[in-house]
Amino acid sequence: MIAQAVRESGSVTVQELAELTGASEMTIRRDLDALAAQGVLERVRGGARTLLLRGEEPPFALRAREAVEAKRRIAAEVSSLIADGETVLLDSGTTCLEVARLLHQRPVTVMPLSLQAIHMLGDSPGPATLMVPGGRPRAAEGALTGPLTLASLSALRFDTGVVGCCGLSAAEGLTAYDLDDAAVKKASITSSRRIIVAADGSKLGRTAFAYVGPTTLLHTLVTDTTAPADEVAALEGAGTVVKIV
Amino acid sequence: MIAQAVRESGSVTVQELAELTGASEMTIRRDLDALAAQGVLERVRGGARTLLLRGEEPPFALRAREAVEAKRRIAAEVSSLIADGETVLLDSGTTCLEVARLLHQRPVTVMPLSLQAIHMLGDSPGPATLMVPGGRPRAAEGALTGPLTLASLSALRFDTGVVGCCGLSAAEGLTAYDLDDAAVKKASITSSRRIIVAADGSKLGRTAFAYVGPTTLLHTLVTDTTAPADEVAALEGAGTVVKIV
DNA sequence: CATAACGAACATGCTCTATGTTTGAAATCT
DNA sequence: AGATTTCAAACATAGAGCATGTTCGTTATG
Repeated sequence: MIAQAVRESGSVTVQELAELTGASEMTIRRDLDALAAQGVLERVRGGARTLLLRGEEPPFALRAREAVEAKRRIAAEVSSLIADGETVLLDSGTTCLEVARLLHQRPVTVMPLSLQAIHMLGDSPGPATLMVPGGRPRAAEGALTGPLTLASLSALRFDTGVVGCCGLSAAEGLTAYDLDDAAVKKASITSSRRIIVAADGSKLGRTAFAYVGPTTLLHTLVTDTTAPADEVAALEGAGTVVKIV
Repeated sequence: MIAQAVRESGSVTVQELAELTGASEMTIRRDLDALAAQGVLERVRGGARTLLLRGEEPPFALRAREAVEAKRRIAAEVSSLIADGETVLLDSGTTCLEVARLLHQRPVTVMPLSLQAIHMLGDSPGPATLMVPGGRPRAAEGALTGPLTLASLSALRFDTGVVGCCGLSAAEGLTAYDLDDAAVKKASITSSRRIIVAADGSKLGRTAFAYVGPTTLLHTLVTDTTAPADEVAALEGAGTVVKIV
């Protein structure tokens, strides 16, 4: 409730939240501190403020709470496109984290590009084989980037690359918010025989700062029903198979 | 208590453990299942059996419970030898995991060679900067090995390398149980300007299967008071600084 | 300087987990 | 095959731990 209130109003006071939730102000303060520590919002005296400014990328902890159902469905579809025994390269991002959860139960070899996914696949033994790429983790997201990551990618070839994105349009191609991220995605595409893009509908038709490549490099797009029809049509026209779940 | 009983007797029945601990047999069974899942012991009908056979390396989950106090002290000493701002290469193993815990609070750059240490340094943001090496994690230990690991190491140079070992003697040098591990340790030593060996006293004078290198490559050894005096003297004679904590 | 916000400390109620018991099923031994 | 032991599921219960709320002293802010 707090996260939603902050997202909608942009800024709320402790009193407002106490009234809204029926909890005491002390509890609200404690919850705000916890949410601030998770990077969901920013604490200010008397209340809290959203971290969402201008065209910036929303923080990871915030995105992880949005559209969870859609992400799950997309992840399930992506997983079903992957055959047993494949070697899979798995991008960073919340949707790909869901894919990691599913692939953990499958006899495949996975190299994830985020710390979170490494944890998921490495903590408990499962049928999946884990490969770790090198790199420098970027902030809360845990996305691995940098020369070590690029070197790890260039040394290997994968059957399938599952990539997320911040923006995807037929006209402007695949884009990311971060330059380093974009470089990793570029290398991922180069090192994978087949590319599956996992992106919920909100990413379609959007363009972010860093250019990764044209949509002609992408073999399959898995998205949800909120995807704009014109973009879907344009992508299919450009030769990408689109699966809507 | 259960882990200790199994370690000492090699094999115990559910009844014996129930008597020993005062708990019911059902509780013992549940605990045995949990310990077996953690890899501490092996479940057999009617009781449990140790996993420790012949000259094999004890399983990670078992080693993690032994000599925790000594490991902590050794880790504290190792940490004190490292200056703020250094780049540190951190080997796999339980002692080095303790070092990771301490370095997390320090403004240093750390590249750990085990999944466990990556988790420790990557989960919560701290003053330490994390670098992740590539590699394939080996079983429960989470030690990263293989060509990707070696490539990551050869691409970098560290101020200090903290290495663990399975055996260390002035006569036979530094040894490990696993060939791949030994290769990583060799590369670690090559890529680090200064080498600190963290090894409790039980490792001294022991020799394991895979040879890593002579003790002349090692600058400092941190061990505990259980280290045999003759080995310590021999190592100091060979030019290694020995710190006993 | 006054007021609001905060944080620490303590009390309380709740939830969740660990434990124990029972019972029927499964495995082992004779 | 029959007898006996071991096991696992189901349920009841006690305890620990956590979230919450209150109070009060401290700290920021206008």
